Amino acid sequence: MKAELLKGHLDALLLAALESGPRHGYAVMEALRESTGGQLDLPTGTIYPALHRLEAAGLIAGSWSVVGGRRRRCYVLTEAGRKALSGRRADWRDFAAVISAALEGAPWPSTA
Amino acid sequence: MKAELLKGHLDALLLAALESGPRHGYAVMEALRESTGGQLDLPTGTIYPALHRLEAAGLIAGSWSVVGGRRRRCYVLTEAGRKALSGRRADWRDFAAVISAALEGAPWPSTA
DNA sequence: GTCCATATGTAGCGGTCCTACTTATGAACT
DNA sequence: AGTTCATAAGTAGGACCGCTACATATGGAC
Repeated sequence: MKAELLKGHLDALLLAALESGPRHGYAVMEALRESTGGQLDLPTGTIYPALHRLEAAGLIAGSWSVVGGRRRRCYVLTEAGRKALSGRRADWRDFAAVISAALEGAPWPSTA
Repeated sequence: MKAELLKGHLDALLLAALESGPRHGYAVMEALRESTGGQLDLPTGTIYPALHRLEAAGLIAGSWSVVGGRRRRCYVLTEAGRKALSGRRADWRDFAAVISAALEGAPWPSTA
C-alpha cells in the first residue's frame, strides 16, 4: 500500500480508531494495523503529529498517564470529534463513489 | 468534494478518461465531470500539468492539431499507460478496501 | 463590440505524509 | 552485566501534488 494515497483521509482513520474507546498513540497505530490485516502500517512520524493536529482542532482530548513506568498520552473523542467522524465517513463514501464512477463507470461493485 | 482528498489518485482518473479513445485536455476535464455527475470538476491548473507528467512518464502520447482555428493537444494511452491504468485500478480497489475496513470495519458496503 | 465557451499553459502556495533521528523504560536473553 | 528488542513519544526537514490565480488566444453569440 503506497501511503501517499492516504492524503486527506488520515484524520478519519484516527478518529475511527478512537471511536470504540480511549487509546494512546501507539495503540492507535496497532489498532489500525490490525483492523486492516496489517496492510496499513503507519510510521510514528505520521501518527503523533496527526494526533497533535486533531487535539489542537478539538476533535480529540489527550491526557498523560504512567503505566508500567512508561508515560502515555491517552486520547478520547470529543463531542466535536464524534460529529467530525461521521462527517468524514460520509465524505469517504462520497469520495469513493466518485472515484469508482470515474474509474469503473459504476458507483460500486455490485450496486445499482 | 474536497479535492485535496484526490492526492495520488488523479493519474488513474486521467488514464481512465483516455481509455475509451484519444481526447484533448479540455475534453478529459469534461469527461470526468460527466462521468461523475458533475461532482468532480477539476480546474485546468490541475489537469494540464498532470497530463504533462503522464506524457513525460510515457503513459500517454500527445500530438498537436488544429480544429476550428483552435490548437489542441490530443492524448492517447500508450501500451505502458494501459498497463499502468490496470495497476492503478487494482491499487484503488486495495486502497478503498483498506480504508473501508478501517472506517467501517467491513471491506465494502453490502459485500461479503 | 463585448462577452462567453473553448483551449492551453505556468508560477508559486499550502497542506500533509514520510524519512530519519532522538529520548526513555522494561523485559528477555546471554 | 550488557545487549537487544518492544513499548512509548516526539521533532525537523523534505517531497510531493493538487490548487489558486493569472496569462494567452480563437470563434461564436448577442
